[in-house]
Amino acid sequence: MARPAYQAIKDYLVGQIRSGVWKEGDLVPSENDLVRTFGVARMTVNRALRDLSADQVLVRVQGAGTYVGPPVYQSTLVEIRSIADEIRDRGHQHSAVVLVLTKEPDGPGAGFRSVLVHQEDGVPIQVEDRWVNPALAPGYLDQDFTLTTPNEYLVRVAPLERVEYRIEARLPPDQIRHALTMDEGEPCLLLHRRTFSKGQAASVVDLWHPGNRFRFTGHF
Amino acid sequence: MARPAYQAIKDYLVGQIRSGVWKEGDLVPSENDLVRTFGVARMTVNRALRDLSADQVLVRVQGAGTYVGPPVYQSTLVEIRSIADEIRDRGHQHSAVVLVLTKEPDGPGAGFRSVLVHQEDGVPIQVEDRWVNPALAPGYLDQDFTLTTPNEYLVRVAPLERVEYRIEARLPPDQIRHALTMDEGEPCLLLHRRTFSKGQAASVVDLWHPGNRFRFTGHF
DNA sequence: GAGTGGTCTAGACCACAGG
DNA sequence: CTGTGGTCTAGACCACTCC
Repeated sequence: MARPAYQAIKDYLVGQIRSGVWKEGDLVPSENDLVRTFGVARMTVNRALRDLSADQVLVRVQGAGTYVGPPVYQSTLVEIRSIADEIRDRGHQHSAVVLVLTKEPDGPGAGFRSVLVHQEDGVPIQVEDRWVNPALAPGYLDQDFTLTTPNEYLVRVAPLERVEYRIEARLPPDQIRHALTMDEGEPCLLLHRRTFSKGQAASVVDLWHPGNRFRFTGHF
Repeated sequence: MARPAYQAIKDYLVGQIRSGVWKEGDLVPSENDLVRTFGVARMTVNRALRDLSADQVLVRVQGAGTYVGPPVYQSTLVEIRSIADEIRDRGHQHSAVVLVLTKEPDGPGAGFRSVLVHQEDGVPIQVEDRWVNPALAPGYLDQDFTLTTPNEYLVRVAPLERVEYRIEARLPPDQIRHALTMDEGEPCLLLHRRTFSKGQAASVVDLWHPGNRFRFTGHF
């Protein structure tokens, strides 16, 4: 089985949303519709819809139908996840612009530094200002971060041992505000995170998000 | 169907882990074991295990088995903890002012409502705007919330089953801003949280915090 | 080879929403 | 009432791991 049927159905649904055929609040085909379209059992369709509902891509109402969910940018705190993955899971296009990628001189703060802007369908959604320990990721500067996010690279080369984070609401510096194309006076949701690997600090990052189109969510 | 079978299985598994009977890395019963134990179809067991795997509570390896995952646990952020406790733990004085404590009329949103301001050494640090399900906490209105926080009362009378939360950076409404003695234009850190108990929504709360003197922190 | 999880089927009954 | 999603069954075949 190359690609499971339920995954094909998910891809189809996400594709319809990504391409703009279905918009927020639209009623999507019912389970029985999709059963006929794809020629599978209802349980298979149900799994696809339930998965996307858990991802908040769709909203299901018993007795009424399944709708396209609101385009809420979200993230989870309990897992270090690539923002690129999250955006793609929501059926949108991720892209990144590298603003800074340098080696900071010796002294306190010595190490690699990168500043990126992550975009969802071309709309800036996160500014990532990162310091990286050269001892743990010596090849950091040679990566193409428009293809692989720093996070994806780091979890690969430096297995995560411990994470500390801090969340604040802050008015952004002008530079950040402009990079996120935010109006003056709009607050940012700032996630400051330090990761440790092999007993050393691996990376310290400030993630700035526009408060009016980003939130962290979770459950337990 | 009071509680779905798959939920009962999830509760059982989570209970074994929370209570320490099973520890990280332990092999949990196979699907066929659980089928026999609970007397349900394998698909039902599969759903329970797949759900917990998606939540990173379990790790599944095809051909090998299902294991208890690493303790990806809620931190102070999502932990339902009394703000009074947190303040006292920091060695400061907690006090609360009750602004609203009423029974909302019938219709959507019917139930109890309370609005409190929590203070740390007399400085307002959190506005708590809460809706409570009367069926789960009938004695809610009779409590003295200057002595016991709503949260402390609720976890006592309605055992926590599930929590959903959302964190945003927002400019506060004027009322909230004044209650927190914040300057105009200062952002708030807003934690929106819904708790469930005995299969029902127990409480929905908006917790507003001044961005310049409050942050969520945690680690794992 | 025996046991595991991954997926799928073709039915079924139920609760709920809407006209 | 019809149509929707929510759940469940009792099988099945497959890919994989481990012995």
